[in-house]
Amino acid sequence: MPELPEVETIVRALAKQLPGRRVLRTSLTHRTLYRRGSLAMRWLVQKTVEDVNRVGKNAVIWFDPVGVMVVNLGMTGRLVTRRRSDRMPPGSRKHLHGRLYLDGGFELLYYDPRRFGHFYIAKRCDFANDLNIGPDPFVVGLSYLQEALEGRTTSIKALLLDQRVLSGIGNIYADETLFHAGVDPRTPAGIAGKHAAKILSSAQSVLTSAIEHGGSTLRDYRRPDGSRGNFQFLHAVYGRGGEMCLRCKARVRKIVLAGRGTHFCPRCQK
DNA sequence: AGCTTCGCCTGCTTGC
DNA sequence: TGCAAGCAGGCGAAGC
Repeated sequence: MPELPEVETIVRALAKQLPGRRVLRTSLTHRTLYRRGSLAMRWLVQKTVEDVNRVGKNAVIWFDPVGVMVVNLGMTGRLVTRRRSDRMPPGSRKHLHGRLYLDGGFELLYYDPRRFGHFYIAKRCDFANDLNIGPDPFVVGLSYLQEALEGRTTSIKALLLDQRVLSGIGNIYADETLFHAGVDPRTPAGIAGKHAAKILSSAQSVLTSAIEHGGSTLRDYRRPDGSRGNFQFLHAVYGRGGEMCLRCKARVRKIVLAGRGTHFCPRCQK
């Protein structure tokens, strides 16, 4: 599922391919893919891509002169670039839900088997306050996180998943972060506050390493050229319930916490 | 306001 | 082998 490292990998690839290309035509199969308040994708026709970057788990495509398109990939969304003269990627037509036809024979395709993803298209001036998410884990200071944790009774894992607190961390990287920080995911956030420095530095190092490895491909995630990420081979706890902890050889536990499958080492994480 | 639960979706896995 | 139930989860809405 695309979290910060996967989206970062995607936008870096798109930023090399899309800027300068003009939208000729668009298509979208389900209106339900629009996030509330979105303009129709058609509004982007004749606008030119200026830049592509990431805000939290969202890929953001900026258009000249005034447009912006936010793509939230949900769990199974994929952005794929191709030349129209090339063959379509095999076997995936059924889940092709969005399409930006660009000049120069290029196009941007959106695949999403589960259709949990969302598009949000707006004028730039309307966009600024619409994305209700907190700061990026790479730019916050320790004092910000300490204040965010203070007095909170919910679990530290639930808090790390809350995009209004920090944007970009999802289930995989929450579990990996807490393993490297040595903090039990069930710890109330307020109590975990004394480990805030370790949690923040672990989040940053886990996310950095994941970006360097092109993200984690469990099932659906692919880079825009179709290649897989490699960070899944470096997961310490995520997806390893019942297996041996790589550090202490205790058995990795899997529980449900905050409604999510949660993996941790009961010996390394207190 | 803070916290939890639910519904949206489909494909894969599990159990009978 | 085939079918049904269970499970996965980001996010927004609804409920407590």
